[in-house]
Amino acid sequence: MSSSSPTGQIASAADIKQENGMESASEGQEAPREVAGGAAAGLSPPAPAPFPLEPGDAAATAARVSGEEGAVAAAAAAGAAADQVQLHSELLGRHHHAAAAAAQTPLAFSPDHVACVCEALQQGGNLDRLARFLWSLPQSDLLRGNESLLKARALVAFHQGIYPELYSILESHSFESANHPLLQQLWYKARYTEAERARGRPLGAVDKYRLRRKFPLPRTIWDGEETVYCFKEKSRNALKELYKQNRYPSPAEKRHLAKITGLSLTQVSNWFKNRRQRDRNPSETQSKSESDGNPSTEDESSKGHEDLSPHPLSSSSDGVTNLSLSSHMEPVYMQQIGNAKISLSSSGVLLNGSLVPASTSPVFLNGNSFIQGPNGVILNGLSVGNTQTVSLNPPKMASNIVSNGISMTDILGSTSQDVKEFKVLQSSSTNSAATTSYSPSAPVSFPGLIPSTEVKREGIQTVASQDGGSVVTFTTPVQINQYGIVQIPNSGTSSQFLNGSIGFSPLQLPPVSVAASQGNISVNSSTSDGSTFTSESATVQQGKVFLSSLAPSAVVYTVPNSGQTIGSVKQEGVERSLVFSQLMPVNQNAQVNANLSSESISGSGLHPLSSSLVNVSPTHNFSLTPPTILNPTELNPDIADSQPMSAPVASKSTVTSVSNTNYATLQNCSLITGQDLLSVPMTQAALGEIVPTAEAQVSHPSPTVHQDFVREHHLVMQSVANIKENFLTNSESKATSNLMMLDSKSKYVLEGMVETVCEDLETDKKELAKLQTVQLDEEMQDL
DNA sequence: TATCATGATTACAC
DNA sequence: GTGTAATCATGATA
Repeated sequence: MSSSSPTGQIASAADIKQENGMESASEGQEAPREVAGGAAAGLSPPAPAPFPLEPGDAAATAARVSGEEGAVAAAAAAGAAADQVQLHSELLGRHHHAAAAAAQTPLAFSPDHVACVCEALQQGGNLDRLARFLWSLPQSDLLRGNESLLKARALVAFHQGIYPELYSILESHSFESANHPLLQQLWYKARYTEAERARGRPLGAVDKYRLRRKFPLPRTIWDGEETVYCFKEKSRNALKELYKQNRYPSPAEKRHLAKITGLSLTQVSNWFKNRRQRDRNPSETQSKSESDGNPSTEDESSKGHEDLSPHPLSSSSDGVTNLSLSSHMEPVYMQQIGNAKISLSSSGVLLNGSLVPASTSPVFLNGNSFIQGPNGVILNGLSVGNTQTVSLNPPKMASNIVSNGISMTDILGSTSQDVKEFKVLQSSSTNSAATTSYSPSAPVSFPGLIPSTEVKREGIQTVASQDGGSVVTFTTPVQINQYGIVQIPNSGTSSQFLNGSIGFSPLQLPPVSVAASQGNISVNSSTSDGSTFTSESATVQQGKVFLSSLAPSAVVYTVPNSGQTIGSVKQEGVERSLVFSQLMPVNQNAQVNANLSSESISGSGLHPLSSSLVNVSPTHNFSLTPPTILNPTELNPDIADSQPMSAPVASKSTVTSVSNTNYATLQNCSLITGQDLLSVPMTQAALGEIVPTAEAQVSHPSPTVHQDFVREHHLVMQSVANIKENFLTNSESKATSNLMMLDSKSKYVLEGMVETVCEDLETDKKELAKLQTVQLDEEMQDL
């Protein structure tokens, strides 16, 4: 089994002894952890000790954690864990005790922070560390029910061979569909492993088949979608759909299909080849199969023992490292940092025709960048957290990324049918005033694959604010034209195309007096030149819009200041109906007004440090063609003719963060205050193929623009310097401010984030922040 | 285009 | 419930 496991970490689970008492402890959801503060539930040892507050205790903790692996390993792990836990103790323990005393000091790690760390550790495959991390967590109700945490617990349980615990976790919580592949594989592999151990021999295909029949996936981790081999049913349907129309798709069509289905181009091509072949001569195929003595088949039983993987990972022809716990039902391509390709999952997300991964992490969209992170979604600056829900009708949508409330999957999927309802529902999560919400509760479907079909969304959905929360409202019918552009009829000239395809009015936030709760953001289709993005609440006090429930996600928002209408984004081909094109445009009055500091709100002026995280691009229309995003060469001459972008006034820092790096810098959680810079890099790599728009829309730069760009860049750098300068003094008092800096590769930056948070816990908080800032600085300079 | 490779499934015997 | 052979189904490859 171990050799066939998608990940060595998981594979090693089989080698981990399942000691007595572990299973019993696994059921301990409550009591055993009270003392140990083990959010890792059953992962706590039978006799948990108090949370380690001292290095010695940390070592003991590590020894307990790794105790199953023997004294030697435990000792070794203890030494490593001691360092790890030390700072953790400083961060957590201090707050833990302080909170216990008077709750005066905020937790260093909020549940979302913990989720971030868990996600990163999971994706990094460092389950041992994840186990230690979980165990070191304090008992807190805040951490309960967190899906990332539950998933992490499940992983660790599997890793440690505590299968009852695993089953319990998987069955007790309805996981997001994005997590299903991973959890499904955990489920099956655990079953297989158990059976293998019971029988003392590897399982054959039939054995596994029987086990799957015997232990069907719980609906908590299965959306009911059948999968045959590695191709999901939806992918097959998409392929069949196109096959009906054209047995010989063009390369472009194949690419498009590959994006939609999450399959590689080779797979798509092979599928068509096989399909044509078998359609041509089905009898031959059948007779061949019947007459097939098939020695290989006969040998299969013996071969099968070699490969115990219940569901071999589809060999990725695209070179993507498949390091995830890929489900047999659904290959999940996990990308590591540095890999230029985005991870793809068949349950991924469609963005402008590109499939982007749903994975286990939500997705961030910030106007131009596709950013995926662990805690929520940033859609054109509206951060969507885990607790939020974007309700879309028809309801069957999962793992969809909703940009401005429009599911890209839905867009593509909605071919000729009218979408009666379209709304962005403001979630009223208990712990936050959510904004745009996102509900990955149903599978993605790709029924049509006719993106050029006009789709009318007739239903006008004005979603009332719930509990005073923010509302994203479309007050007019939304149409999707042949170019996949969502048009808001009455948005007038202020309509902004977000992500290149979505017509959306500027984000407009009323003065603070209107805002009633944290993070309230009112988005409507009304026109507004020089749109402002105003919010209030403590989360805004550091000059940023923080949706409290979204922690640790910082809000990346694009604030267009243009009243101009962006022309339709032409598509090069049908398959490119949705082009992830330009940033939010900023016209000649390009100063970004995003004064979100508390001072500003109170009318006392802008805080000098109120760095507004604004994604600004001095362009109106250009395609994001890597690696030249935000490169002056891509700037539109319209801008060149315009007044140069005015520099932000000194009282505020308009941070335009641009990065074309393939990795993201994740300024993690509490370690980064709300004053810190948000990196909003290009998204090209993450999006895969970005198709240039019409030539007319891609123009050459002008010196003026270039200068402006440089100037803006200068300002950015200055802002960075300010951040660095003020970080230390502000970070402590702003521990509750959560900011995550993510770029297009942010998903994989999570790993880096956690590496910062967990792996290098010996690095103290300030040093870490410095390092991160320096890194960011370097990235900026690389531009 | 033919073929291979292999997982999935069925059927039968014990 | 388990073991095994036969067959089917399908993705990949020469």
